[in-house]
Parts: sequence; structure tokens; C-alpha cells
Amino acid sequence: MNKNIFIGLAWPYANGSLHLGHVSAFIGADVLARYYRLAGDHVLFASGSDCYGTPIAIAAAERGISPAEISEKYHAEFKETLINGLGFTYDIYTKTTTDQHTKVVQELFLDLYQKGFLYTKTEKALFSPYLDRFLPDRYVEGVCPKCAFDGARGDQCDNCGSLLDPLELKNPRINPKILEKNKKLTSEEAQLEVRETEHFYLKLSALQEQLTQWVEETSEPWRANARGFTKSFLAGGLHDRAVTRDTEWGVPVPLPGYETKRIYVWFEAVTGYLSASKLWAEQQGSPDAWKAFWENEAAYHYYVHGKDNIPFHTIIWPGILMAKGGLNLPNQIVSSEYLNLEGKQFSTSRNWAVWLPDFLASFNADTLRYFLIANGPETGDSNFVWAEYATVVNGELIGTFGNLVNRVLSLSAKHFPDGLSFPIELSDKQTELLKNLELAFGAIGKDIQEGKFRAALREAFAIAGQANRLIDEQAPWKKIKEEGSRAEVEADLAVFLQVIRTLAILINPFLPRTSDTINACFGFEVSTTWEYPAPLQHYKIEKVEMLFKKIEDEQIEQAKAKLGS
RNA sequence: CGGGGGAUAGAGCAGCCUGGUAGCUCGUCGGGCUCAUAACCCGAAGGUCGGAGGUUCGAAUCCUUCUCCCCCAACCA
Repeated sequence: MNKNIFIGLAWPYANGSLHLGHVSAFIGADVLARYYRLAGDHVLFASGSDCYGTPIAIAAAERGISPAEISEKYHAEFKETLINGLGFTYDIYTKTTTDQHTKVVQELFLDLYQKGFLYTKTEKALFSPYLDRFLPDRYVEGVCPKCAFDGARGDQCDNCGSLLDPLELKNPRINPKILEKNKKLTSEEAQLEVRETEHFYLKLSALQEQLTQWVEETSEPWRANARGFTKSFLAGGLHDRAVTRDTEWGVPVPLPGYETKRIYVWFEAVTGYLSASKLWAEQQGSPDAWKAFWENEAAYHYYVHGKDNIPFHTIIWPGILMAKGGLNLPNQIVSSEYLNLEGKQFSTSRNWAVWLPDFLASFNADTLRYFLIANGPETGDSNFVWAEYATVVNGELIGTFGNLVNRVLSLSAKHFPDGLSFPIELSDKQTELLKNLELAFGAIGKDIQEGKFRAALREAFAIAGQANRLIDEQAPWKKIKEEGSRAEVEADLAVFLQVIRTLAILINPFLPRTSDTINACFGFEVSTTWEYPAPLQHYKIEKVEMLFKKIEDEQIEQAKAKLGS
């Protein structure tokens, strides 16, 4: 039975390159998409670049270029590295600066306004005459009113730990850390003043009961961190949140008198899931196609992102959808923990990061997919250590898996260049091995559906290990030298070819290019469906190709040398 | 301050929901094999499951409490 599966992957912020931390949070979405397509379901895998916001606007102003130049540059890089580099199979990868997005966000904004879920309130905020803009709380620093520490941020004092209202700060000024390095401002330039401004608020408090009930009913399959965080968030009581900002770089508020206001990321970026779906439908030539995913109770919605994004996907976006009404809510939240690098947190300012474009220039994308699925931060923070990456690639990918494929293919091609026939009768061990492969489709599929990617991948590789043990026992390289054993060796190898060919399907959601390479060795078209393939009567090897290149120590040394520089 | 996640062999992790003689990968040591990218296979050593209490015939698993790490919280998923 075919299902409609929507997969919403977090939108990367277009003000810098992606690093492996992003990838570790993203990778599961592509595994889901590929799996469900193989299983014959309808998939809409949507994401895009988050292009608006104050950080990009400030960076652009300082460099004397337009914000669009920055966001376009990284949008192009994201597309290149995610799609061509990592092989992500988005059905649509768009950006927030499209007309379509503006239209959908504004329509949704107006709809909620008319339904009474948005209201305006005037408040005081800090304005920078130098930057000609209001500043977000954390972009402000000053003297803490409680402990007199000079350097407290607008939202909190790092010295005494008090939570602050930025208006309480004495001598408020621009936090110099938000500006480009070495930029020194005079105290006059840094000065901030209090101005009144009117903003729109989302009435989350009105949705408290509805959201609480929804979470009770649907959060069972979510990742533990999402469920726990969301429940405690709700227990603390929801507060209305401002959804507009005084800035020029964003989606304009579609109401007269508010021409200078822009809709804030909490409201605007998450709406990208819907706008991207509608854009996809238009590009398909059937503008209503999005409804099969969004106005269909039987559709199933996955959201994939890092743990810092949890409340946006489990409170704010569902709240907006409830206020709007008639659209599908999230079903499954796949929120990962954090990936550290060599034991320390990723840090862009200290260049403590492995940048995705750099990585892809030197290493095979499937090896990264493997490492981050097998060792990623699925249930707790995890660590990317270069030496471990090399060990895992050389040991598990090459040693166990690549080696199995290579030894079977090369033996077959060498001794049976005209092909091999599949035997009529199988030994107990052969039967057991093939049976395990057949069962793996159900077990691995279930794990993937539940977001347990690590377990799913391990299961597939366990079968490769089993196959390695059996081929070692049968020792066809020895048997082939014995008189009259040729038929037996042919039968044994044909079984292993069936094993490899089946493994190529099982690993397809995880290691798509590797899967394609194996299929090419058989002369097959790209793999077809998520089910155990009936053995062929005759196998012929078209070519033997190495699946992975061994990672040498020098490569690891070079990569490590780039850190922290 | 509060909240979320975590603490299991030298390293990285699973098991915990639904208690029943502690498991996986890598590493180490010993042996085998040579088709295969010095890859593969077999065997061994190595853990009082963060500490302390409790429930139970029985606790890594349930309860209480304590300690430590990460995150929410510059940049940053």
C-alpha cells in the first residue's frame, strides 16, 4: 500500500559553509527519502536555504555588498555540496528569497491575523543609529544592573548568570563580537538608544491546551530529546512570541502601516516547508499536488534537524499549523544531538571545523555518510575524530564490506568469465544466509522508519560479516584447484553473487553511490525496489571495480593540520 | 537558576521502555588462510554497567539521592 511521506529537513542558514556537524543532523533525511522511494511510497523531501535575518544583513552592510549576494553565494554552495556532493535526493531544494515563499508566508500571516492568532503590541527596544537598525538582545552588551559587570549581554549576564531585559542594561552598546574581526567602534558609534516599536505577536498561549494534547497523543515515536524538551517546555507555560522585526532583510509584513517591518525567522523560515511544497507542485505542472501531502490525514510527516531546533518544530510550527487549520502536523521528530570534533565543539570563529566543501574535495561522500550514520549523534553527543574515521573506513567499509564484494566479484570474473549459474539445491548455511537477507528488508526497513539509522546500517553490515565467514569456510580459491570441483565452486560463488546483489539494495539508502557501483559490476540498471530479489538463473560479471580507496595516514595528518588555524 | 541529553572493557557505542547468568565495532595478544585494498577467518585477555541507598528470589534495566560531562546559552546543527 502506497503512503505519502513528507520529509522536512532543517534549512541551513546562508551565511557560511556547512560543516560535518550539519551533515550529522541532516543525513537521516536522505536515508528516509531513499528508503521510502524504494519501498514504493510517494515521497516529498523538501528543504532550502534560510536567507534572511539580521546576521546576514549586518555582515553585508559591513562588507558593502547586498545581503542577497551573501545568501546567494552560500545557497549555491549548499546546493552543490548537499546534492552533487553528498547525493541528497531532495524533491525540492529552494530558498526563502523566492516570490513563492513570500506569497505563502504573507498569506499565512494574514490568515492567522484574521483568525485572531496575531496581535500587535508596542514595546521599547534598543536602536543603533550607527547600524541604522534595532538590535536583537544578544547583539547588545552593557553594564549588568545586578552585579555591575561591564560586558553583560542583552539577554543574560555571563558574570552573575542573571537573565536580563536589555533595557535594564546601563550604557548599552553594540556587542563588538557581532562585527567583523578587528572592527573597532568609537563609543559614540557603538551607542544605542531606546526607541518605541510596534510588533506582531503569535498567540501561542491560546494554543497551550491544544498543543499539549497533541504532544501527548503523537510524541511517542519522537527522539527522546525532542519529547523530553517539548513536554517540559509546555509544562512551563507558553508565552506569546514576537514574530516581526525592524529590519529590511526579510519577508515584508503584508499590512498597511507596517511597511518597514519584516516577518521573523520563527514564523517565516518554518513556513518554508509549506512554500517549498507548493513550489514543488508548480514545478511538477500540477499546482495542487502538494495537497496529497498536506491535506491528507493518511500522509506521514517527518522533520529532521539538530537538537537546538526542537522547539521550532515541536511547538511553534505545529502551533502555526493548528492556528491555520486543515494542514498536516508533524508525526515524527528526528532530532539529533551534537557532533563534536576531536573532543571539542565545532566553532566557526576558531576554525575548529571540518568544512563540507573541503571534505568532499578529498574524500568519498559515501564514506562520510557511513561514518555519520554508524557513529553519529543519534542518542547522545558523539565525536568526529579523524583517526577514527580512517579506522572505520579502512576496517569496516573496505575490510568487511568492500572486501567481500571484491573477493567474490574477482573470483567469479577470473574463473567464470562467461558467467555462473545459480544452483538448484542449497546447503543449510547458504539457505540461512539468504534467509537472513530476505528478513533484513523488514527489519532494516522498520528501523529506518523509526529513525534508528545506526541500528539499520549495522544490521546490513552484520550480514556482510556472515557472508565473509561462509566464504572463508568454503574457500573457493582452494577448491577451484581440486579436480572435478568446478561445478561446486560455480554454485558457491553464484550464491555469493546473489548475496552481494541483495546487499546492494539493502545499503542503497545509506550508501547510494556504492550501491550503484555494485549494480554496474553486474550490468544492472539502478536498483529497483525494497524487497528480496529472486535469484537469477545466470550471473555475469561485467566489470570488477574497487568500491573505496584506502585512507592513508598522510591524508589524515593533512586534514588535522587544517584545524584551528 | 531551571530544563533536556549522557555516564556500560583501552577507545567509540548498543542493551534500559516490556528486570532473569554483560554485548557490538575498533584496538591488544596468540593462531589460521592467501581469492581479496597487509584486507579475511578462529581463539584469548580485558567490565564490581559513574557513587550510595532502596524495591525484588533476582537490578545495567525499576525507585530515591549524589557526583561528573555536553547542550539550551557569542559564532554554531
